[in-house]
Amino acid sequence: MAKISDVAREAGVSVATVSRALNDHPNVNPEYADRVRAAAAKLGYRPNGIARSLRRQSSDVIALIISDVSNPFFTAITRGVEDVAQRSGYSVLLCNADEDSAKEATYLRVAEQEQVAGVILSPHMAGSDVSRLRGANIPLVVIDRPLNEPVDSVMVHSREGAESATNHLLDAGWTRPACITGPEEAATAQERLQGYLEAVRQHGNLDELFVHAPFRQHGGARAASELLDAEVAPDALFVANAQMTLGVLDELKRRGLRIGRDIGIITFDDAPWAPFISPPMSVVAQPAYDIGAQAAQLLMERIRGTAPAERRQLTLSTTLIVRESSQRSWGMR
Amino acid sequence: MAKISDVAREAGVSVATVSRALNDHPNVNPEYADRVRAAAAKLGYRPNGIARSLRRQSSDVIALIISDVSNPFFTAITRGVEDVAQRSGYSVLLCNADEDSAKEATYLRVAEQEQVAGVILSPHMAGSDVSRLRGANIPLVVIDRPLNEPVDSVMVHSREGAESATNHLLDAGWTRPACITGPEEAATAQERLQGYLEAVRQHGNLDELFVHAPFRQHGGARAASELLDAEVAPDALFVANAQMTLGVLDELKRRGLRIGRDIGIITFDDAPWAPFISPPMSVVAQPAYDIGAQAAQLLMERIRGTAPAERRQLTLSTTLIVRESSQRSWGMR
DNA sequence: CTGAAAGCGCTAACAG
DNA sequence: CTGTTAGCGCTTTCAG
Repeated sequence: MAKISDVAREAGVSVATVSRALNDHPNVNPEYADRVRAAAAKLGYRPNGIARSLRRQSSDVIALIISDVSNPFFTAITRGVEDVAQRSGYSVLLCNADEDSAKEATYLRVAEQEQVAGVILSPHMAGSDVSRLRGANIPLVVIDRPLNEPVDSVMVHSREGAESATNHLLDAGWTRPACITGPEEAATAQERLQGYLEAVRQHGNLDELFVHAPFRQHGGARAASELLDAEVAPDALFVANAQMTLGVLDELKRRGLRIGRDIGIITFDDAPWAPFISPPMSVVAQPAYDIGAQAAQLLMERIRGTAPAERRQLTLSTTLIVRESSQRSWGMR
Repeated sequence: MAKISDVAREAGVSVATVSRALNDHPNVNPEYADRVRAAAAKLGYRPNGIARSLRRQSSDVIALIISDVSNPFFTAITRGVEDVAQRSGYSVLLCNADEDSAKEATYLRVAEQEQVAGVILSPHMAGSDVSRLRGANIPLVVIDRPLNEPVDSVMVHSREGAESATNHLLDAGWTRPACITGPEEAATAQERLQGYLEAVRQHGNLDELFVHAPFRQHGGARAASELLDAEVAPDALFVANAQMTLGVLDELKRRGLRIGRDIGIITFDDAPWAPFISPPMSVVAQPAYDIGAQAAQLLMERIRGTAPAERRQLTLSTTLIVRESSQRSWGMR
């Protein structure tokens, strides 16, 4: 690999001039600059990012650490992050924490050791340890799930979304809605459960039916199974994410339960497949792309130092999309 | 951030000894080693990965550059890669080339500049330029789509899969199968089309109906629309990936065409939602997790230098999973 | 077995 | 405006 000194020799100037020319510094003789560029092109020179980062104490990549790469919600966020980061000249390195604190810690360490310019994280737990990032002075913005400490963040009004979903189920005529939510340590799981509980309580004398499970397909299947086996089984389900819903669908199918007749269902997240299952799935859509875009925007401002000192917390709203899975087909009973 | 010299001072030894102790070098006084570890822990020392990489001329992260992060096929591959990389002590940085040669080139450059230990790439085109990687001596293994030059690779028998899918459609009684495939520059698109064509030709006097479109939801929708608007419309569809299929479903719905009655359909890739749409989708499943795991395995061997000199090309097989979308419901016509 | 010292490739003072 | 030079933090000869 050609290095900067090779280019300097080829162009007949000093390494400093090469560095300045290639980094578009204001005061450099245009003729030299041309010679440098020509020499660099001829040798196929590429700056060594490692050396540059070591010297500058920062790089032009950011890390996006998400909870689950196979969840469409997070990949939609990814696109939002990428679009704005790219526009600012940053590359984004995606890290899949896989709903696992240990992996998350590993990637946080990698981010620190690789001196990324900033990180966007959906923390596995509110207690996730980001102290090293602070220590290394790496800007952080948190998405989807809150952290115990003050930090820039982009969240969504999960509780409200859950409440409106549950109310919608009740309005549609279902009488025993249950909630399948994520693990207890996940704040989003708690909020969505809270939304459900509030709706149910406001309605008066309704059982509070809910179960916690991993935010995964198998989690949804297990939870549905548990609920359906109970003495007082629900006649409608509010599911806290799309991955779980796939598992729920599996379980419903296994039991021969017909959605819209035997059971109603509505889920968080407007997965790409939601309109195409049978019957089409009603959902509480999160503005995933925007979450990513806004988070990246905040991060860019922090990196550039143009952000105000105080922490900024954005909270975006969900939108209820009623399709058919949550409707009750009276005539067909 | 504490640096190695701080630890050295704290432990009362030289930086060289700290380095050796922390990197488990064979010959270091156990007592010193303990003191070093204690000092490191006390100061919360973390080695600076950048500096280490600069000196060692390599790091312990690998880059996985995929074509589309929102395609479940690629996220499944990701899990395979992560599992084996992690087992070998490597972290994987995921890069979303987004079916875009420019973005791919950017990430290839980042990989080079960041001196990753190796890269796994699903090339956007056979002509993707990986010469800089070679120049920088960074091992590469290619997945899903071939490259013009010789390189370690893990592919799948796309042509055979496509052929069996098309034959299955024909066996099921459909008489005018068409193929919706990816863009012409994508080798996988070509292979799947070839498989379709072969099946159709073997069958004798059948029209060859196909259209190229982007490997995306909107691409599938557009292609379906085009095919369905033709004078000789198909009565069955073989679609080259799951993303496109979502678009096809959309278009079919818009036109009120009933799958299994008005039209048959089978797709590449066993997306998580495939069993749950109506009717359940027949698919040609690719061993995505294995592709990732095998590729990572090859890469690890190259990185360690334990791989044989010659290039290794693995080609995995698909499996046909017949559900209902490809079956013809005679009785219901 | 340990320490001193030489860089890895680059950028940023600083001096000219 | 340009060149010389001192590091960024770490690993690894090379002496001792």
